[in-house]
Amino acid sequence: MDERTFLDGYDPAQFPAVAVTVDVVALTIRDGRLHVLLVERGGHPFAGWRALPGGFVRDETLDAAARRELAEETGLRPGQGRLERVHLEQLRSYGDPGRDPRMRVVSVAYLAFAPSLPDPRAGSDAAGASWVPVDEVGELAFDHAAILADGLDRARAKLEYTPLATAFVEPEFTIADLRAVYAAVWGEEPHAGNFHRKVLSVPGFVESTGATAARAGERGGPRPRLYRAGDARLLHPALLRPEREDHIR
Amino acid sequence: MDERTFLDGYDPAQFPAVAVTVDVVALTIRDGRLHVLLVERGGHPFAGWRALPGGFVRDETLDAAARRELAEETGLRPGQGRLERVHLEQLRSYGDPGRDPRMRVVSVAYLAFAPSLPDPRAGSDAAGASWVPVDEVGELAFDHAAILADGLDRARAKLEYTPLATAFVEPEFTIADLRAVYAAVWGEEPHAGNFHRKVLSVPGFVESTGATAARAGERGGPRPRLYRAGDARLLHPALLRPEREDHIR
DNA sequence: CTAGGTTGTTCTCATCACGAGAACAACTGG
DNA sequence: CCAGTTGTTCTCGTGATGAGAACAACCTAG
Repeated sequence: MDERTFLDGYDPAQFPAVAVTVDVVALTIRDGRLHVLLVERGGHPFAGWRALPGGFVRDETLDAAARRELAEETGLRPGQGRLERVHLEQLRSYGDPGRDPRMRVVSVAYLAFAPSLPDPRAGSDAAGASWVPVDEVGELAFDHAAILADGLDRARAKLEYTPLATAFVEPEFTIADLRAVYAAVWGEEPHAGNFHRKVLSVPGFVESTGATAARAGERGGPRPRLYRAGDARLLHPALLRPEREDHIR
Repeated sequence: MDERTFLDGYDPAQFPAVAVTVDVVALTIRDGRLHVLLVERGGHPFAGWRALPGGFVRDETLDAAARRELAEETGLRPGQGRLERVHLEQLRSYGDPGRDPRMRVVSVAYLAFAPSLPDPRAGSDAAGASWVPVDEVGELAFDHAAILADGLDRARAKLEYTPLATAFVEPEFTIADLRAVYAAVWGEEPHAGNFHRKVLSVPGFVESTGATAARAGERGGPRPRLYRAGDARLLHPALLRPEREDHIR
């Protein structure tokens, strides 16, 4: 029997019924605080609970499914640049039996970094979704609290060795904007002088636009210079966060 | 309708048929070279091709499925310590439509680091599996070549900031044994003196057994001291490999 | 047994990266 | 105009790194 014959007679129903979903940990920064996109569940199970946005995978790649879910819940339309500027990467998969009481569900979780976005309530499709400060999240449906925790860990680590902090800010930004991203994600303010030196000395992290912001911040100070994201995909040497002995062992 | 009533009337068949598999990138070091465990496929599709060991997920966690597949293909029995000493972590998931010509298959890939293991051919169950040097792998079935490449990338990175090199060696090892692991995985020999200083200076990487090896290496030299794995889970500061400008951008 | 080569281990030294602190000018709102 | 804030650039001490070398312990070849 050749491969063609084999495939024609193949019966997919012989395999155990498993559903595959994507769930998205979408992070953004508003007012200097890290927020995550959450939806309120309408139906059972966990009706009324908050959950990560997600849904079943259709005839599409996993990446495409994640971006589609993100678009649906944020109200962003593809093709206008804002959705495309969101950084999206696969986080990991969760498939413990019993994590969904309905049936065996394997969820492929994604992690998204977005610049500050309008409140999703405006769009009708995205009603029920909202940006919640990560330190006010509380309990979530399914195992989504664990997924969120993993996403936050990954986000904190990614800022160390990649230039992805630029995914949280507008295309033109100041060094202080970047520093605010690190402060929000890491939960501690980096030393301003050392941070400045570091960002400018790592090759490809940022490049100067030559321009200066029209105005300084609300509370004074000189008008800061503007930068764009550089072409580096990894930071060398990395921008390590202040060490915490406890996390090492 | 309460949640109980909802669940009792729930019909899993309404969801699209997707199969979930695990595939394992199992790495070990033999004769100073990095090897990966591969199986020869018996049936269609890709009959006769080599592939990563893997199979459908049963009523078990994803981690358990990966360890089961690993046990089946290596011939190791659970409970004797050898299988339990293998480091196993989730790599990422692969789910492009069409990656398996039979049906939609989402594969959760795992990465395993094993100390040198006996050839799997001995056990009858594991016939068809073999350890292949990673630079002699050639083409693989499905998208397994891409999965293997991702696994190798992850392995190379993990040696930088975790003490997982110890998972490739026996419980008692010499600094030179560790250095051979780095040489095999990274493809370049670290500076012996600096490597020695670094391994001993990073807290929790290794701890001394106080003992000395009974014999020196085949080609002479003093009898090296023996060490055990320490209790660190991360290396601080990391043991960075020599930089490659090209990979950064 | 000896000789020559190999290897484990410990130094030295120059360079680089980092944390902490400070200086200073440009700018804000009141 | 004033007082406070902030962007940017320094300095200085410390720790980590890469390169090279020294040296003794040990192997195999002869």
